[in-house]
Amino acid sequence: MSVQGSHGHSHGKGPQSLRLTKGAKKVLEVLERTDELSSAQDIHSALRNEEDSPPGLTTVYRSLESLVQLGLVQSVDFGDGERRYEMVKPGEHHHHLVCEKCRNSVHLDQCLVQQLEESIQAKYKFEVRGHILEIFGLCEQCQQAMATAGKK
Amino acid sequence: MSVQGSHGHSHGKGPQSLRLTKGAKKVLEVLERTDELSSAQDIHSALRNEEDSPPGLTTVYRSLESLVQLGLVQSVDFGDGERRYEMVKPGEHHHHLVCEKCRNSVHLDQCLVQQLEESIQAKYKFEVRGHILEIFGLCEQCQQAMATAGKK
DNA sequence: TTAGTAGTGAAAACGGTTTTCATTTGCTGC
DNA sequence: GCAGCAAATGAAAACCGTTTTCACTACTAA
Ligand SMILES: [Mn+2]
Ligand SMILES: [Mn+2]
Ligand SMILES: [Zn+2]
Ligand SMILES: [Zn+2]
Repeated sequence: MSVQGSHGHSHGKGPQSLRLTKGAKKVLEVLERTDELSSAQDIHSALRNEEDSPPGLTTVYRSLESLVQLGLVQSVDFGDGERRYEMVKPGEHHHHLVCEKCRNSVHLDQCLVQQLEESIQAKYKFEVRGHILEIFGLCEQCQQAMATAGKK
Repeated sequence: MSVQGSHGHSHGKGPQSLRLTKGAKKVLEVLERTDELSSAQDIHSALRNEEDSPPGLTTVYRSLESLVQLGLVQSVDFGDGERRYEMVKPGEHHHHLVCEKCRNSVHLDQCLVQQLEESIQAKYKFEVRGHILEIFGLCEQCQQAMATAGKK
């Protein structure tokens, strides 16, 4: 659970439908065929380039909301104000190593926080329900590139 | 990280001066006297309530930027679109357990990621430079409150 | 004083996201 | 087929934290 609702300021409103609407299916299709993280707008413009009557941006957002609730998609927060999405194994989640230079990211295979939940629960009596964790730095290639060129 | 002297030239754009300007000092004062995380606007309105000529919101943002660069303040991202700030021991940082109900947060005393850096570096050849980590859930009080009342 | 530089703030711009609301779709039972 | 209804949709507007712009003020050095 890469937690936490959308862009803050909206307490109102209830969830979305938890069905795969027509729009949601199209959104899912886009996510199905990329390993990369995609923003809502990425998805929207991908659809505009291939569908004859693509869903509007609003529908993309709504679809993503349901897909996340269904556990088919996770939303990832790099703290840059743009939320990104990707398919996950149903109900699972993972975190990333994000290269600050080339912006590629490694999908970690296990959650580093889950293993800590127990001890957090024990030590702080805190019931963990979700978390944000993303790690930034330089991938191997970029380290080398910067070593040969002048540091940056 | 470019440092800079009292009167420098380096401009470029982005970063701010790394001096404690008048405005930055006021911002720091506000942060000094609370354990809570404060948003830029929190700080701004605190200053408006006590200063006769308080710094503008723009200056608050700029001050926070320098204070963060100086390592005196950390910015914390809960993924809700509003960045929060708090004083830290110079150069250090920490993470939080954030109660989703009462919104209070526990300041963790050690960083869970730093201890993993070495193994990440070894396994992925990834040079860790930073990370986001915040944990959400229910604090002890809120767990009890919800146990007595109807679940939520 | 006189430059030149750094700091400031009001207002406007920005940009991702959410709301609004009128319209369209997809059903249900006739 | 045809009402009648609820869910889904999308264009446009609103939202809101943050950043940019730009004119102005306060310092500082000579
Ligand atoms: Mn991933
Ligand atoms: Mn803290
Ligand atoms: Zn995790
Ligand atoms: Zn840390």
